[in-house]
Amino acid sequence: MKQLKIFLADDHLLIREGLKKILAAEKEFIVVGESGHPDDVIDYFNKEGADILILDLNMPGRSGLDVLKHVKRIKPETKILVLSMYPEDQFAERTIKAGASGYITKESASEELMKALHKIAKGGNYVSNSLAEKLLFKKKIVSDQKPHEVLSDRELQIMILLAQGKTQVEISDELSLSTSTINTYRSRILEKLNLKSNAEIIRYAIQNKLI
Amino acid sequence: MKQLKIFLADDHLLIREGLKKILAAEKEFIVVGESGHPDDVIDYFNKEGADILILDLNMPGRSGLDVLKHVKRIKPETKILVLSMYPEDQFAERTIKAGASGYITKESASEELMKALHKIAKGGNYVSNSLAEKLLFKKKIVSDQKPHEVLSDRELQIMILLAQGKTQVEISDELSLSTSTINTYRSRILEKLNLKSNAEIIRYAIQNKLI
DNA sequence: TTTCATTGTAGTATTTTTACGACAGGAGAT
DNA sequence: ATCTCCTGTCGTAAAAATACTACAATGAAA
Repeated sequence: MKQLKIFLADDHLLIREGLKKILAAEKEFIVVGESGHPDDVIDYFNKEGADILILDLNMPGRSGLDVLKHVKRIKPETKILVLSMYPEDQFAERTIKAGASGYITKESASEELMKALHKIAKGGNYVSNSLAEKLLFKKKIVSDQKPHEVLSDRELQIMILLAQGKTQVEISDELSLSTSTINTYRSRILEKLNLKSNAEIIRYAIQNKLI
Repeated sequence: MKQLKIFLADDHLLIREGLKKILAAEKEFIVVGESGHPDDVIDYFNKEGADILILDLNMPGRSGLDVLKHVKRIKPETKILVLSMYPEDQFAERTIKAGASGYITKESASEELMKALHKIAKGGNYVSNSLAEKLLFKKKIVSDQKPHEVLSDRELQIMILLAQGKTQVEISDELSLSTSTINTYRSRILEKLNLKSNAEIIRYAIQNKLI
């Protein structure tokens, strides 16, 4: 049987090690690389590539979503399983739209991880039942859309960084953008969400469990 | 050799499973229980108890710190190793004060986890080198009073206004003081509470129900 | 009683943030 | 095809925040 090459992207070493041990139980999977840095992930996929990328969304700097899109662009055949800390509904939809094959949270059991992996290995998609329900339900009831869902990906990314208390300068460095650019995103976020200051951004983010 | 009973408290199942696999490598340790819910942890220690509690601070509801104190009260002989997502030295200090025997982050390697476990199993304490340094440089804060209780009245007043998102200019107008004055209070607040930005002030204030 | 930390207050010099305007590329609508 | 909105990007000028330094009054400690 051909082994499937898996790359682990998660910024917590302890978690990567745990995942490796879990994956080691099945001979079908072999971990060929791992890293906690977005850039490493991109580097690796530029050069080597793997069958499956297990990707944590919460890496520092460049957002997980960015990495996802990048990998999908340079190696479209890569299957990506997103592993997030956040309760499903916040990000799941965006990641699926961006090309992920599956989305599970760190609250999942390892059986669920395996199920998801097997499914996407065969070319399928995997989302938890509860998430699937929510997504279906949402199509119909547009009304209870959270305000921040109208933000573009970039805007949401900036919003979260701002909410974490990063300064514009830090963010612009991290993303290699001009501070003006960050500032423009900020303005748009304030406008779209009808907020007035970073303080309100933080409170909004805390209330909506974005951070 | 007597095995040491370990209880795992972390709200991410996947992480608990990873930890179990890692711990399984050493016969000295045996995982006797696990849970992602603070209340379960407390229940367990009310009834059974274990030698070591590996505790994630970021559990939902009742804070990890709460759990820590509770367990220490009902079973003071329990050794507690705190496993946090946050690099924040802020938390570290409080957890140690609250009775934890060690503090490591999820960025640690599993070797570090083992080192920490062995050390505290023998009755020692473990903090990472970098953290130890930081703690040395910091001045002592008295017992278990809330950090913000060391603020002077004026400082607390300013802190609350800042936490509400008021700008220095607004505050100085409101109080008929120079913005410089407000700024000085702010600096002192940051120093006393060991915070670094307004964002942290806001989070601190929300967490401590100051606003 | 001298010393020393704490508090309330402010000025100055830099950095940062902010408001605003600008522009190009893509997607949808007409 | 053309128009228009949205997105991603940036620059500039003005406003605000920040890091320092400073100093007097109070009060506690030695």
